[in-house]
Amino acid sequence: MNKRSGIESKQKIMKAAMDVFSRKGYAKANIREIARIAGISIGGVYLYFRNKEELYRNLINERMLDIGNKTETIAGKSQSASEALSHFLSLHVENALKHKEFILLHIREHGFTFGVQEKKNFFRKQRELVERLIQRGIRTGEFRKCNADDMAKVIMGSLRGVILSMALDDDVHITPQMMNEFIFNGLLTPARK
Amino acid sequence: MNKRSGIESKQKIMKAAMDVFSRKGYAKANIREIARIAGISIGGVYLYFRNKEELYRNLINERMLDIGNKTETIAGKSQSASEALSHFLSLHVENALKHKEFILLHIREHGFTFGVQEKKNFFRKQRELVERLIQRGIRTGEFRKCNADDMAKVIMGSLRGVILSMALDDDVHITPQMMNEFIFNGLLTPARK
Amino acid sequence: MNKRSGIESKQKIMKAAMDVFSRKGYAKANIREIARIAGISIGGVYLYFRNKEELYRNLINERMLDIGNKTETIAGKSQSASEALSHFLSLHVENALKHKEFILLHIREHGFTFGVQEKKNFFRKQRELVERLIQRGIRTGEFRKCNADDMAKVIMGSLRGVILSMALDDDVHITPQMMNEFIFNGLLTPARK
Amino acid sequence: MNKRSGIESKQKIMKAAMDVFSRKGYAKANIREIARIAGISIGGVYLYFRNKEELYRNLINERMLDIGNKTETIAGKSQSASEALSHFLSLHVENALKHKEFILLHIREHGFTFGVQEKKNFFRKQRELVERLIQRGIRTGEFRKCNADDMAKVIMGSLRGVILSMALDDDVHITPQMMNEFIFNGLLTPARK
DNA sequence: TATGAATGAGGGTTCATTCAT
DNA sequence: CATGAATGAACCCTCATTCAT
Repeated sequence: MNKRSGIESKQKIMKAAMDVFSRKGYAKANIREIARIAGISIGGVYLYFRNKEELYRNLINERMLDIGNKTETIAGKSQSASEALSHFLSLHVENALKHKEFILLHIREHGFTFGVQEKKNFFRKQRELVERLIQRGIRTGEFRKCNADDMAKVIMGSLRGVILSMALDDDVHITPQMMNEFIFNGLLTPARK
Repeated sequence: MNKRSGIESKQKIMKAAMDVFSRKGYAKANIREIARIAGISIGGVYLYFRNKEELYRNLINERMLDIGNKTETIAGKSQSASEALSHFLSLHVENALKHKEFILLHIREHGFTFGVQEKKNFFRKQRELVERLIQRGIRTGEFRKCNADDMAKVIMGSLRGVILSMALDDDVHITPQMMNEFIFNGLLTPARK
Repeated sequence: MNKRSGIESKQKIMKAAMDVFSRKGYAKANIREIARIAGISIGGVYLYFRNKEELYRNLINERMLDIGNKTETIAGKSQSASEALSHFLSLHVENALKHKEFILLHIREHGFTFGVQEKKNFFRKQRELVERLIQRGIRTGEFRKCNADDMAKVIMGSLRGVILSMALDDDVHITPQMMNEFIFNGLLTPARK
Repeated sequence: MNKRSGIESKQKIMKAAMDVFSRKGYAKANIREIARIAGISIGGVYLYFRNKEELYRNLINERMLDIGNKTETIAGKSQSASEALSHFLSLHVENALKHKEFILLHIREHGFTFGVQEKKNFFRKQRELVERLIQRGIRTGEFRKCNADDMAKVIMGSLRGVILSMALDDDVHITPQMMNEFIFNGLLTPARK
């Protein structure tokens, strides 16, 4: 029956929930464990979140908001397109390294029955950002002429997969540099192109 | 009380399980439904699979074996490295299109507490295959000089993400061609390189 | 894991449910206790009834059907109106004595949020039956002229209350004869009327 | 942190409790809502009532006391027995109309495991009052000779049922007059008696 | 007096698994 | 081989009650 500030408790719960959801996935995660790890009673969890679903949504939304805000500023800064894209990729990869578990959750549970729309919107926005960067790069001559729409899809997919690999396979470490080199240069020798 | 060959029943169950697991994910899938769809009694399922987990493992392994076999032959065939890699990627992407739901399951539940080792082995083998192809390409001069190990990691990650995107986002359609162009050429204009 | 015929189990559950609902009322009754008394596992209850509510409904409906059938035949038999009404009242009072606990439940939980319509219909039908009997009695001169509709309402109310009293107050024993005398004769002395 | 007189707070709580208990019944009523409606904190409720049960008991007792006081005076006034009984019935029926929801609660939850004794005593006292009125009526020749004890039981039962019907069935409206006519005259034609 | 965050037992329900037939 | 009724642990969630402030 310790008194705590409400905010403190809420954050403890979210931290614990992040942990448990990440390890077990949504369906297998259980409130008892989240409460135990948070050092809160079961009922205490329901003081801050109406139910399991809302707790999950809160987690997802908080993180999407955070990343969304960071990437939004990239396009605005006056950089070359390749610098901007490089920055964008680094931001995502580094974020993935930092929040390994969450990112895993974020990607794995993407197919869920709720919160889907918010997530799709988030991914679409990120993809559109990449698309605009590519178009700028083509205009400035930095990038070769290609279908920006298609390319954005492939790049976003690749990014997702790379992050997933890093989170899932502990023997796979991918640096932003590796990602950049791959995306910018491709495999073929320049002569051949 | 119908008599069936054991094999026939086992396959019915696996087919039904694939369906249910794909639609609901591992945790939410339930044996009753699998049995019903298979046209088998609940107890019957346990005649062929010790428990839910083993049923799931069997499904995963069957699929990994299938793809593993197909990709294995690619390297053997006398093709150029780029043709072989292109073939490899197409094979995965087309397979993903064909078994969309399963692939989704495969990736989504990849973080599970069981079956992880088999999956890691599978992915490692596929990655090594890609690595060997890249090394061959570098030797023959097809590919520019790069760290084959790193490149293989990124490519396998990208592949995974592209497949995931196709499965999750219904507005994202990625063809093998798009994938190829991206991987081989990169974004930069040849002149710049 | 004893094998039982489904019907046997279902009846055991309904008997136990009748007991527990009667003693505790709907809200305080709990499935665990019903299962224990029925000698069935918790899950077993859900094999026969989708949920607590349906179990309750089944109980109510079964009993209403039973009484409804019995009273229905009364009007059909060629008796004098007073005999028929006497019979009707006896039937209800005796039924109440026999199924004391259930009747209690029946009356007490009448105000519930579900199953209300069925119960209201049941009571309305019973009241209409009484009304017809009174009208017949007035036609034949057995009963004094009075508003049959009003009288039926009061009689049904009285019946309900008498039954309730018998069920709740163990020091109140009311025989069908007492009920009859009261309803037919009233309190006033004949001379005064 | 508002300061209030203890009595004021206690009455606010009882008013709110009456409201909530009436609407939801004992088991489903919850302290949080009672506190909210009373404009008092949850803990505040426990300053005045040891627990939910005691709050409920207080409510019941308050009401029983009120009606008990009113009916007590009836016998004392020098009226004819029939006038007194008529008055008694009217008082109960009108009270029921006024406190419909509470009466409903009163009757519905009467079978509870606590507060039973007080209620039984109340009903017994009321019944004894009726019994004395009937005995007086028989002595004065107003009422026909009958078993006053039995008759009192039936009349109190009827009263209870009539009140219950009014509370539960919105299509049943019973006036004190209807009740009176029924109880005094009965159904049979005077000639027949 | 008064607050309301915190507690945790206990509720309804689900479902993987067993086993008598 | 095959069945499906039965089991019971474990899930999510509610709410009467407590107590540090």
